[in-house]
Amino acid sequence: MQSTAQIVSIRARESGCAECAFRGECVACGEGGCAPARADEVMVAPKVLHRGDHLFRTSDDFQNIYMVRSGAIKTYVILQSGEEQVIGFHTPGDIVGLDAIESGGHMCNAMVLDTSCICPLRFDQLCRLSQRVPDVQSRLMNRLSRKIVDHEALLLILGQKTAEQRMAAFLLHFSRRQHDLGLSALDINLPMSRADIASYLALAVETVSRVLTRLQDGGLLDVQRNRVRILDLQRLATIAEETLEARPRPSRVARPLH
Amino acid sequence: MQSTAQIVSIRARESGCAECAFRGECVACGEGGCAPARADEVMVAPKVLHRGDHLFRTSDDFQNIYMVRSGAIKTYVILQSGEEQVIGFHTPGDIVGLDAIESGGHMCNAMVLDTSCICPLRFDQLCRLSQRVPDVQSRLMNRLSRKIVDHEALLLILGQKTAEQRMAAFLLHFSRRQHDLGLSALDINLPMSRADIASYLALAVETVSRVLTRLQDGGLLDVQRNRVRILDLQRLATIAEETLEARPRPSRVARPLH
DNA sequence: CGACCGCTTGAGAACCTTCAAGCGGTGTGG
DNA sequence: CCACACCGCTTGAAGGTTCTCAAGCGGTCG
Repeated sequence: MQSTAQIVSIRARESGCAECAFRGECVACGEGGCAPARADEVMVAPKVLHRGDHLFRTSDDFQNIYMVRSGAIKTYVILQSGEEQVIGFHTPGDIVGLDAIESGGHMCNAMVLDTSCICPLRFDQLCRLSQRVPDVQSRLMNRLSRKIVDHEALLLILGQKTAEQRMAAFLLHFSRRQHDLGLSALDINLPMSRADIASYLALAVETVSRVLTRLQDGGLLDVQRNRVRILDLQRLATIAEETLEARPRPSRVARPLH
Repeated sequence: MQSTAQIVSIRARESGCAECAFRGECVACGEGGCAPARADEVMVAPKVLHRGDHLFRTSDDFQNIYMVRSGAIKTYVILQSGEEQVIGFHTPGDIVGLDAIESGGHMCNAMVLDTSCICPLRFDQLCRLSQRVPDVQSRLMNRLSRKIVDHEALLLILGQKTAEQRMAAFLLHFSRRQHDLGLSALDINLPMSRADIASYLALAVETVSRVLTRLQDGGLLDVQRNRVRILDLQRLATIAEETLEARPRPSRVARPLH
């Protein structure tokens, strides 16, 4: 017993769960910290990956889901034309790879944008564990559900008509994300290229660039390479939220049909 | 024992699991059919709802997820401007309400487009059941994961640049869906309005109308109100898949960064 | 039968894209 | 160590697709 507990705690220490900022949110860990027995089953040693590295590629076998502890990941697919289409950006606290559960193979590529620390979690073990520990099960479900909600929020962003609105919504999303991590909500570092943003928002690179300049000229932002300072959060939010239909016009409100 | 089994089987019969076309896919049922004990815990009597009815509304308490057995549902949110933004369409075999798991409240409204038979499934019971029955757990996970994949596919559609491509992809999606249900892949009934489609695809109503006319003039479709016959599936697929960048041009293929 | 609603069609305007060129930084080879 | 090339980003001009506004058509419901 004693020796087992010791071995296990070494594993937990290796993985650095004790210092992990997302302990409370981790699907494998409980609120009170990571129970060693859990870590032992589910955890693989955390990886440090660098800009340009791939976490996984399309049709790679699905074994792990990946918790981002630091850095940034982008997921993307290659279209028939050979062009790259960015699906999402993943920052600390996010889990990558949830779209592989059903098919058993990854549906996209995951590339590291910025030196990242990634915790692989064995999905089959996670499932087994969640049979015994209701808390783990609900965390897992919650994660999956959150992903769905996030996607729906993104659909709303893409539903925004103008490029300015999409960009504003995108920046605000990052701002809130940073804030939630305890970082500045106004000083954003964008780890992805303009081309990545363009693909993600379904815009041309040139448009992204122009919109950023326009927002800067308007005194809303201070853009310097990938460093964006939000100068007028209020106005940015107004842009993001206002739809073109805000004018007096027969509003297309949802009504019961007949 | 005997009497319990009998009561239970009555419940299962009430819910009509025996004749349900989606028995094999139902999160509550196993491959061999719906185990009565399961149905008893999880199932609520199936509802029949009509055009214009709401299954749930934003911020309604989350208790059930809903399996669509027949008919069609749309989910949408109301934007600040009062305008309606359609999030998704749900046809037989789909599950609605998965986005409420994490927050405990529904994130959108669900309106019936066409007389529908809906199976409410008690989510808390489903979780409890999935603790005991691994098969149920994996079905549930798979469903959540599939939803994520579906959303990503939709993001790709919206990433498609032209209105024609989006429309083609939308129609093909419906076509495949119908085919999977054992119905005709070429004779599609669209239960939603043009405005719904427009909102969903981030286009103007007029554009949706024009694109449909254009596709009809091109001999790809035969459009009659909400009834669409696909005359040239091959060409429709070509339109949907080809990206604008298909021409010889320095391809923006994903490459390792440096 | 009339009004309303959903859909279609037309014309003009607006926004975004495309094509083209130039700038600045980084990395590499001479 | 410097120069050059490459890459990402920006900026400009022209063109195109889609949006907006407006009007008309057809079906449905009261």
